[in-house]
Order: sequence, then C-alpha cells, then structure tokens
Amino acid sequence: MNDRTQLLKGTLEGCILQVIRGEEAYGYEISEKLRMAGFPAVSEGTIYPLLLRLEKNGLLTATYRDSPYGPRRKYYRLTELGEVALKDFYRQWRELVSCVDRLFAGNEGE
Amino acid sequence: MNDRTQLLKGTLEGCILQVIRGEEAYGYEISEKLRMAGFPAVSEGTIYPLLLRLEKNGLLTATYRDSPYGPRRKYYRLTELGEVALKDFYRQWRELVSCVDRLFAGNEGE
DNA sequence: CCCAACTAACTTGTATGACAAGGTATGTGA
DNA sequence: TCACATACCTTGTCATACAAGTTAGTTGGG
Repeated sequence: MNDRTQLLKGTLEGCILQVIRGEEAYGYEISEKLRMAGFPAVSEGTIYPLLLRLEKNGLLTATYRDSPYGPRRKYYRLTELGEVALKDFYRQWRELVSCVDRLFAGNEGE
Repeated sequence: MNDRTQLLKGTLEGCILQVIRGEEAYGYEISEKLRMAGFPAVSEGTIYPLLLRLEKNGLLTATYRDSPYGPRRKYYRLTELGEVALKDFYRQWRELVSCVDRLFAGNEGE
C-alpha cells in the first residue's frame, strides 16, 4: 500500500544537502553514502533529477571533473542558499519528529 | 520550494492510525487532535480522502452516529489489518529517523 | 579483439499523496 | 433570517520517488 517511498518524500532532499555539505560530492557517490547511512537503495531515477532540481533552484553548483574509473563526474557543492535550505530542512524535520513522538508517546513498546 | 507538505507524505497515514488506535474517532475530531499534537493545520482535503482510502483498504471500519452539534459523524475504528499497518508504520518511521539522525550526527547545533 | 562488469550521468513515464477550493448539509444563537 | 460552527465529501493540481531504459567511459578476461 504505502511503502517507504512515501515516507521519504521531502526527506531525501534535505539528506542529500547534508551529504554534500561536508565536502563536494557527485551523484553516484551520494547514492552510495546514503546507502551506507542505512537508507534503502535510493534509485538513480530519484537522485539525478533531484540534484538537477537543486542546481536549477540555486541550492547547488556543479563542476565536471574527470574520473580515473569511468566517465567524468559532476561534483556538487552547496551554495549559501543551499546552506539556508539545509538549516530550514533540519528545523522542520526535528519539528515533525517531535510531533510524531508526542503522538506515539506511551505505547511504543507494542 | 519544498514546504513541509512533502515531509508529511506517508507520515500522516500512520499518525491518523495512531490517533484512532486509542478509541474510535471521526474525521473532524482527528484533524483537531493532530493540530493539538502540533501538526500544522491538516486540511480536510487531505484527511477525508485519506480516511476513505484507509477504509477501502480494510485498515479502518466506520459507523455513522448522530452528533449533538451538527450533522452525523462517521466514527472510524482500527481493524486488525489496521493494527498491523500501524506497527509497520512505526517501525519504518523509527528506521527513517535513525538514518537521518546518523547523517546529521555531529553538527546539529549549527 | 570482444564482451562483461563497473562507473557515471541522464530521460521518460507512472503512481502516490497533500492540498486548495468548492459543495452539501445539520444545528445553534442573535 | 442569517451568520457561524460542525461535519463530510469531491475535483483538480502539484511535487516527488521510482522503474526502466539510454549513453558513455574504463578495466579485465577469454
């Protein structure tokens, strides 16, 4: 019915910003890192359009660089706008988490 | 850009199940309770279709009862399928939260 | 040399679900 | 009579996750 993909909506964008925040990263790498963090395999059909969108909206800038292993990589870096958006995301995320926690407080064990 | 509505995707369904779990409730009441819990005003255009969907999918059953204040209310109650779905939701929710937490661990203060 | 496998990015089409806007109807109080 | 709160529902729109497929570069094995 409603698999986890709906739960991910909106969350992924913020998480990707956070991955890039530390140091610039390219799409393929980002999807690996998310998988490491425990996210269930995020499809490429998800990640690349999302990155393009973020770039178009000015949250990311990109530069191409050659790869020693394959075609050139497109490295993304956060803009100032991206930093702001990341902070906004995290604030809203924490807010949502605390709402849900409040609702489930008292009977999580069951 | 991406307001909180995308963050809510999928979460709302589980939260509504949780609200109903304790005791049967009707739509109007549920939206009040969510607002109490801190959720930003959940629109009726969201809540009623969602309840109908859950009923159609067998997670909820409904009975109409008169109201002392207005038109009759449609009271929803969890089915066994609904209980299972609620548990599933909560498990997946906790999993997502811990993934995001892992990603943001170390620099939440900023 | 060719082919498989991995790396790397992108496109198209589909489904889901939140929401705005609007409609219908009942009860209360001024 | 009229405004307002209660109560439910429908239609249409938008954002976004994903499957599946496309294009390309590199490496290593047969």
